[in-house]
Amino acid sequence: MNESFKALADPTRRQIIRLLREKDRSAGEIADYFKMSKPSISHHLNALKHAGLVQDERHGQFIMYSLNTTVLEEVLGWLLELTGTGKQNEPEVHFNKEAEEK
Amino acid sequence: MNESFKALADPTRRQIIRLLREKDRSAGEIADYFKMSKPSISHHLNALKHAGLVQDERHGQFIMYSLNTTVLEEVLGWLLELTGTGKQNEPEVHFNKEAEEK
DNA sequence: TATATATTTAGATAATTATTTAAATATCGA
DNA sequence: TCGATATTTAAATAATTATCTAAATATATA
Repeated sequence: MNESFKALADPTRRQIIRLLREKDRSAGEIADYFKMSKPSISHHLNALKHAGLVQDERHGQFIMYSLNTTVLEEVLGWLLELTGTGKQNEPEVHFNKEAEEK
Repeated sequence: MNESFKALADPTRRQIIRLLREKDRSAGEIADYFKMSKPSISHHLNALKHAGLVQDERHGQFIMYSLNTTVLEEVLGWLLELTGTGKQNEPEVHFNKEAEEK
């Protein structure tokens, strides 16, 4: 969850996500949309993959990336819980100084 | 928008948001929930404020913080656009190498 | 098999962000 | 007005992240 939020915190990575929403694309095809070097894009793709936001699969020479909307929906869920209709003063948040977010 | 995502990328700041969802709280009250120093919490509160996610208002000695759900809903909107039902291959994303995210 | 293409990994550096202690500012209440 | 409380700002440092070039790996194809 923390990884997802961190991955979404970068504008390049958010643009990559939008590109992948349209269709699956190879690493090089993605890189062509940016002025950044290919290794940098590779690094961003890795961050997205590590967060579970995208998946990759080799097809011959190419490595195709695709979006994993499941994780995006988890993030969405977290936000909905906050803005969420109704439950305005309902579910108490309980954590102590040691507590970590799941 | 970028500021919002960056603000949400930190677990301490997300916990602060959850605390403020319950009710408005003073800076000190918020700081008591964490083992971090007060200046650090002040810094995080500033990041949230800068992103427009929270507002502050002085009440005598205390400075009360409250949640601004409007900005959270904008973030929510961004995510909904991606996971969004229906419009699967509809709105083309068009940006060039110079383009900045609004 | 040698060469070209696609992509990642390594290593270095620059930039950003988080954190702390100490000091400054503001308000309250005796 | 003075001392206590609440909070922020400043300055320094540590930790993390982003970026680049060069090198390594994997696959395709002539």
